[in-house]
Amino acid sequence: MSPRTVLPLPATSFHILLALVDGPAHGYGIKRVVEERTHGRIRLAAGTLYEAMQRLSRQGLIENTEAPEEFSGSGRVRFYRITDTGEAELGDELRRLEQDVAFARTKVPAEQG
Amino acid sequence: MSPRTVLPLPATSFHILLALVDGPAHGYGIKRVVEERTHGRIRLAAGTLYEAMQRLSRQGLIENTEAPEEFSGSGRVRFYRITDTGEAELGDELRRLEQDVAFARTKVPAEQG
DNA sequence: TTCGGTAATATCGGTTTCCGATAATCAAAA
DNA sequence: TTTTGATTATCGGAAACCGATATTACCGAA
Repeated sequence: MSPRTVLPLPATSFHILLALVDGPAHGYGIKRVVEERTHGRIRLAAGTLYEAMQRLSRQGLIENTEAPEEFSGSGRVRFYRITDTGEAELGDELRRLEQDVAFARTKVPAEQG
Repeated sequence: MSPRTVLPLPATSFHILLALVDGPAHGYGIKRVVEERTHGRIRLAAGTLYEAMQRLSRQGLIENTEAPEEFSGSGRVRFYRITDTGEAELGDELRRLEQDVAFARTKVPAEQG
């Protein structure tokens, strides 16, 4: 099997894909979720966020889906879900990161808490 | 204590710093080491590499050091070592990556090998 | 009702980072 | 000698990131 990886996956894209594993969401929601769960560490500036999502769409890693009813009234909210390809890419990237992090930890001593 | 982190640390810089934990090295050597240990996964194109190292120097995360004798004859080889600040940054970034990877793994099932 | 804040998407200009190509220099090998 | 490998550097362009701004909509407070 040839590696299915299309591209180097930027960190921003990794976090967007990860947020979508829980189910469809819209851009602004992803921004909030990622910011919360990293305690503000990862911010996803608006420009970065929406451009990254357009990119991911173009690459077929995420795709549009219809908004749930509780959002039907409110303006032009765009919901996205992760595709099978996107899940595969996310899994691949996660495995790579795990390898790098594990190796790095053999070189860098953990600090005393 | 306020976080000492200066900047977001790009992936390339992370790998360069990591390679320097084993001791001083020159750019081309780092390129080879990283490429080997990732089995060709991370390539470090020449432009990326040397510009990243100039950046890291400017930021005080690495610094020039003299080449060992076995390199004294051979041209203009530049050796670098990681600074204390660099080690601290590397440790910080590694901790962040570990957090992200661990969280991601709770969401993404490991593939059957 | 007006005002301000939050939600939500989009785009623009500018900066940073990344990449591949090219070039220059030197040594060793063929 | 020609070639090959090692090594650093720079350049132009592409990709990614950022903050600001604009727009639209809703909601709660004044």
